Amino acid sequence: MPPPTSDRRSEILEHSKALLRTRGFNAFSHRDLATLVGVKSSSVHYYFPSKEDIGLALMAAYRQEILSLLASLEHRPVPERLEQFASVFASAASSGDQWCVAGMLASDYATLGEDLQAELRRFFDAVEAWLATQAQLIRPGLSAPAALQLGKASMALLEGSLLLARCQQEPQRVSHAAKALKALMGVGPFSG
Amino acid sequence: MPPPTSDRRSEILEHSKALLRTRGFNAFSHRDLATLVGVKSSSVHYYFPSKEDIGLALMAAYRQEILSLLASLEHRPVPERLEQFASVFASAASSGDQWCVAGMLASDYATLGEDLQAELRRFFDAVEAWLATQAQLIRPGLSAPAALQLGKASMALLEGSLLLARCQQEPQRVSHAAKALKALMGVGPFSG
DNA sequence: GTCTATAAGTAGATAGAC
DNA sequence: GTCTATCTACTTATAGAC
Repeated sequence: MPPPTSDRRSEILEHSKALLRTRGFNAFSHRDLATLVGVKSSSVHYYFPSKEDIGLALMAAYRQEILSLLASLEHRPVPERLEQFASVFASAASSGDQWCVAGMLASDYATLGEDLQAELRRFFDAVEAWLATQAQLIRPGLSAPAALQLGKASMALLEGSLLLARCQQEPQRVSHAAKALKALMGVGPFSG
Repeated sequence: MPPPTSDRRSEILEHSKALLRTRGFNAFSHRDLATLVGVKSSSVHYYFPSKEDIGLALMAAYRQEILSLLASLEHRPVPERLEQFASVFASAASSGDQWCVAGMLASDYATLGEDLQAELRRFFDAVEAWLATQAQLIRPGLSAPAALQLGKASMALLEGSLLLARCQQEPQRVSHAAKALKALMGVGPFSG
């Protein structure tokens, strides 16, 4: 296994993240990364033997990043938690031409290896469970299945908004979606 | 220009559509298509000189298909229109491993040529405008900008649901999203 | 009009140099 | 431990055969 804290490795990962988020998993190569950091493409294979390894490393870091954020919101009021969560997507949209790591990988789902597919599913399961919990805190009468559906719809709304914000060059779509998210969560006859 | 009504051309387009929807624009090639229809990859270049041409043909057909559907709903009640529209996405999800043409191309946006990017934007503009019109029919007091925001959020919800339905292997997500769509459209304090 | 031979460049990966 | 020479297969595209 390559050194987990190598500077070069981190540098490659950073570039991988940017390329994944702008172009997609199937539209960048070891060669692109090699050019960016100034080595030969085969050097990149030392740090990441297969392309799947790059995807797995990116997802592991992203999962850590997002779940840490959610954990850090524990002592905030629920509406603020949702705002903070949505702001992660809003800041991704503000970068102009980037989607989020998980959303982009989800779009490339059919071309990923089994391990990466499983990691991606686990990520969405965790985030949607968290959203379901927030929904139940807002509306205590909500059944667990209904809350989970609400969590899934919320995630879909945010991912879709970021996708279209990028395509339509309207970063503000994501913050508008955050408002729609609260509308979905807080009110209306949403029945499981 | 190649013959617009060639059988071979249509056959290639059909396979292109399926490959685009499952794998994405950057994960299939003229070669894949050639194998599927039983010719050499260079033959496919006769019908579609560049890959961008395949994307443009797919979008043109898809745009036609969806806008025709929307037009055909003119004499139906508004809630039924929304159901019919959502059912397009639901049937895409039921195919198991496919996203929709426009959603997938949106995910590959940064790698597309300018013409295809423009075509994609025009498509979403048209559909979202239609959704905004439906929103104003349901809620006559809604301002035009607020209605448009609602249309954009609705589209985001459906695209995101289909993306995640595919990834999480839960086709029913899209029909659940259709319910959430009506909740968004029909009720709640959604303010621009 | 339809299709193929051919080619320049790229993707992903291996074996091995330093 | 770090990196490169090298390889096979693939991608896109052109020129030209039938």
